[in-house]
Amino acid sequence: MGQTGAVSGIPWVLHVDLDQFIAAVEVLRRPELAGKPIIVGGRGDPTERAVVSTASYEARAFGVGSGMPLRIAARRVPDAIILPVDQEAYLAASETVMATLRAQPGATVQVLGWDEAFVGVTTEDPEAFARQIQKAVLEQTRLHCSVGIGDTLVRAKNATDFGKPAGIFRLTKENWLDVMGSKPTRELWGVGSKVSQRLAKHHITTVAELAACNPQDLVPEFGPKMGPWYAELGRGDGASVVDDTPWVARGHSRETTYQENLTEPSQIQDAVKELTAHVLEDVAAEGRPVIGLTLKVRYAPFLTKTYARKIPESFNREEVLAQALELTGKIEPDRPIRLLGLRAEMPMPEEARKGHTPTRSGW
DNA sequence: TCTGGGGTCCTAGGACCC
DNA sequence: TCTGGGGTCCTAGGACCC
Repeated sequence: MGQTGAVSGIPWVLHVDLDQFIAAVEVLRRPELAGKPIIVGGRGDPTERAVVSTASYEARAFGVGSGMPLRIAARRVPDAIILPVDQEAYLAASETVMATLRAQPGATVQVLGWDEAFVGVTTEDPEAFARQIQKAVLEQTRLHCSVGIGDTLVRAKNATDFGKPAGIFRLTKENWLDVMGSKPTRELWGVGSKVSQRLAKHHITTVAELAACNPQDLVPEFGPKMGPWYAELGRGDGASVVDDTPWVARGHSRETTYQENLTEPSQIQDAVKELTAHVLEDVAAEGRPVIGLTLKVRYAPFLTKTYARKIPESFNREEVLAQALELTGKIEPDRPIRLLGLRAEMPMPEEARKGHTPTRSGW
């Protein structure tokens, strides 16, 4: 039946998600913080322009969550421990977690972010495999994780929420509608606030209603690709193969929100030079050329514009910098700027995996 | 309340060519 | 003089995720 060796059972998708990952890593090196309301964001200074990266469960009880302005979060949680973001520490912990997953016999691992991954495995007992993963991760990193089990990537991903914290939950074609049917569409992975509102205009507010709709009916509203794709999401259908092809970045970008708005042309030139240098470091580290640039400008109080151009393929820093500075000519004069960003696009090899997040038709 | 930083993909519209 | 279609490339903007 197409099986080889000792592998038996059926293919399953597991979604492994570390519990309050960033806060948990901070507690590992400062155990006295355990059980306290921890907020990690920016440089750890709540008077600055910054947002929350992660809040511990104790801080979330005050209504604080990621994406919230740090200033507001600090106001809401009187005794909050506010810490700066330490990317190196989280990356190191992440690499240990992912290595632990890859070391599981028969596992195919597709990394989604610092703190989560899909694991594909063929087994008769996915719950036992999930428990084995939790035990191994805990032993190797002292971190707890939750595991969603599914017959598609979407169902596994959605299952994880029901397992938190430190639990396991299985979501398949059989129980998908029973469990998810009455939930708002917003809870689906890939449906945000905008799309859920547009769906509501068509009297689709729940997952069950989305699952029951005719995919073609969504084409006028969302286009030929996205319309049918949202209908598929509602059913929990889609890909079920975990793809461990190494991911290749399409580009690299850097952006900075300035604590004080930029107003002088010379400030803007200096800022773009600095951004370009940082972006080119990331690009050069891969030994790939630049083929396009996008300058992002957030004018105060809060209007974002982008200016893009293709450029002749180049490995040369001065050439790319000249192109970036030319893009600054599109910046509207006499308007204060609160953010500048620069993205460099790189050519893609043919065989590269599409998309590292499954939020679009990449899989 | 006032909104970071790093990514991905899709859509619309205009220019240009045949 | 007024006018087809189809295709590709490019830019700008939008939406989503961690």
